[in-house]
Amino acid sequence: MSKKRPTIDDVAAHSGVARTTVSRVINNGPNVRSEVRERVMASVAALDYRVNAQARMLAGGSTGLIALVHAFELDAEPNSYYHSGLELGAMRACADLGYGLHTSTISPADPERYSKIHDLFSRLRCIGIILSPPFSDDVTMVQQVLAAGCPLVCISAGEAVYAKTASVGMDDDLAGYALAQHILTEGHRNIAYIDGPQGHISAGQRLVGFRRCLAEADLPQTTLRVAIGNFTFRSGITIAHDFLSGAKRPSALVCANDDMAAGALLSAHRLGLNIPDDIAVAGFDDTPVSEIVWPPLTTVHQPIRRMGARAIERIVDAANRGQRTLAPGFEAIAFKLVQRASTASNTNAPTRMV
Amino acid sequence: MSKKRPTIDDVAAHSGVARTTVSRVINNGPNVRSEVRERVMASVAALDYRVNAQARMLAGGSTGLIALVHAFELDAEPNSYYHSGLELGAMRACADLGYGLHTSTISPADPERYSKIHDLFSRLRCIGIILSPPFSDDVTMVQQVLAAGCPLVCISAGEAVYAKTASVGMDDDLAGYALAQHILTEGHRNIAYIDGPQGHISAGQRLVGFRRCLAEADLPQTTLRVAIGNFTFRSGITIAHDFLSGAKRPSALVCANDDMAAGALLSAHRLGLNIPDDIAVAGFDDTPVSEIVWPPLTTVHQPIRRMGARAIERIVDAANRGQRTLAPGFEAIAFKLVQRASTASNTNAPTRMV
DNA sequence: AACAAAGGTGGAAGCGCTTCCAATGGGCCA
DNA sequence: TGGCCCATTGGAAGCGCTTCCACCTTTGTT
Repeated sequence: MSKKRPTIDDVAAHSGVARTTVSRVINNGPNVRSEVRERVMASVAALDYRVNAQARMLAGGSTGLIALVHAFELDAEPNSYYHSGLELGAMRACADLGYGLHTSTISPADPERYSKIHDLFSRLRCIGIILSPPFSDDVTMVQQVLAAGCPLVCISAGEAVYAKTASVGMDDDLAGYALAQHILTEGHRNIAYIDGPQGHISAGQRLVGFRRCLAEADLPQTTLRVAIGNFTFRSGITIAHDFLSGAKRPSALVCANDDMAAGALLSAHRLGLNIPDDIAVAGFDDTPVSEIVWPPLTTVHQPIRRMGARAIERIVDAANRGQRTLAPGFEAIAFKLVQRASTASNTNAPTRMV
Repeated sequence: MSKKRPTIDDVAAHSGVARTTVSRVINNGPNVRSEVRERVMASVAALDYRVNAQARMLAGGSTGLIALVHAFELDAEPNSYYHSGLELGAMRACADLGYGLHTSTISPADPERYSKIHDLFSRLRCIGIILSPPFSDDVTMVQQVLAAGCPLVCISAGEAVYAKTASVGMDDDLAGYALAQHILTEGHRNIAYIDGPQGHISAGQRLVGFRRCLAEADLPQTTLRVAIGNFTFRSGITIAHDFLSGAKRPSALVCANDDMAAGALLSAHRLGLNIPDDIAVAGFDDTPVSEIVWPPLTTVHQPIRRMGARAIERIVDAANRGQRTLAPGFEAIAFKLVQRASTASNTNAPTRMV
């Protein structure tokens, strides 16, 4: 049953060539007569031989492994849609390029977090690390990785980080601008905005872009009222309630992510408001909730998978050139404004839930 | 900058002992004077030495890696909540037990899927594999893995599989029973049920348990009307619409997962029905949507993380005993019925959206 | 006090693979 | 025909680590 696995020497013996030649064949090396090549391949098949990845690495020097690191708080639900999307994009790219992906999850509160990250490089010997938010904006962590000489790509990092290493993400500022443009086009002039938690870089950029658009349209800054949420459904409910039940109800409510927008939708429903006629609502990210709520949510599609894939490509690219450091800077991945019924008054879909 | 990494020999030289001794120290082996141990540790720290995982494996024989395999269809969204939960539970358990987790995603349509799975064992040399649905019910795949002599745990597998190897999951039959009991307790006697796709084992079990409860309550089989959905939000909408707008409207509608239940909620709202007074709705899984919809959904909490953790524990356990095969059988992880406003008429929360 | 049984330490042999380098044999040029 | 270049192939040296064994100290035992 579990007789020892065949090694490269077994294959060599079986096909009557030297180990070196077998190695050439399985690595598609040059200088092997096709007759010999076929003979070796036959032996490989006959013996059901598979290379030992560890041995190959030890001898060859590279693991061909890229590490993707997620943050995860014990008490909070992970943002699974975001993480999965990133992972999926990265995994596909790895498969295409012949690399392996190593995913790990580290708690931002873990006192050993820096050491764990470092181990990815020093023990696992991955050829590069990808940090997702919020680690991607943890300057200390970034510096640790960089100091170790490990190629690093940070997802959606802010300037402090992308000044040091490569970052890929969507252009949040532009996304905010695009959404504002849409809102303005729909005729809204009394707008409320639920921002993300203070210090959240992407959220900040979205609002900056949003404001810029308003400014360019010569609208007084007072047109926009801003409150601070924490990205949760629940915070969307309460903050939206305040906006919608207060004086001077806005005609449009924009939220820094879809979950809060879903909460806003709920508050609007509770108050008996028509969406989007009484109040238009929009979010960011295009997560699955945006299609599950009623009415479906206008939002900005964040190209998560593409971001994961690009991160891998950047690392592989650097590896191929033998670079140990990636060119600093932010690489923007194209986003897309997704117009749905929550803002589009001309949609023929039902606009009110009851 | 990138001077070569220190090896065990460097540490040995630095602390003036033999390589063997250093190995003993870093592996917490016996037979080292504490004075020497400390000296070596100091060298390790001074040189910032880290073991090379690959080399250790090559020499030592075990990678300490466990592979978790997800299925993923290109066109469909991954069920990210499920996968992340599993992964998280598994990762935590791995961290606790000192093992590494290797996640990979394979398309069920990939012609090389069997070979890719096999590679996890034969090339990567993982010490065990965890298969998540739907792979966990793919008998061919299971047999492949088993034939290779690789310890295997299947998540929520059906009998055909758990007769061959270990499976962990929640007891879907019992979960269905529990939910039926709740529905009955709430006084419903005219019940509709949206089942999962035909052949889906968990869904099938849920319905079996549900029916059993009804039978034990001496309710005629005609009490329950069943339709077949495909687990999507959209299928929930359409099927629920048929039930709710047809003759003899049921007073309770149970769906085989939360997404369909969310769709059902939507249909009910569109028809102007009160929830739960006109129609009670319940789902399965306790995914995030169940809290985001209105009213919040009564559902059965599936202990996904625990399942992932148990799967790891089983494999590690087997590894420790030197077993290459896990005891076949289904290990049930405790679930929990979560009562929310979508069925509980006595809840004081608002029960209608407008 | 003499001897055995631990306790501590170093030497050396691989684990399975890649890769540098030397060796072989033809084909080609002048 | 002699010399040279190149396509093929094999030999051998490690990659960094664990581990079996042999060797030398210490202890503990009658």
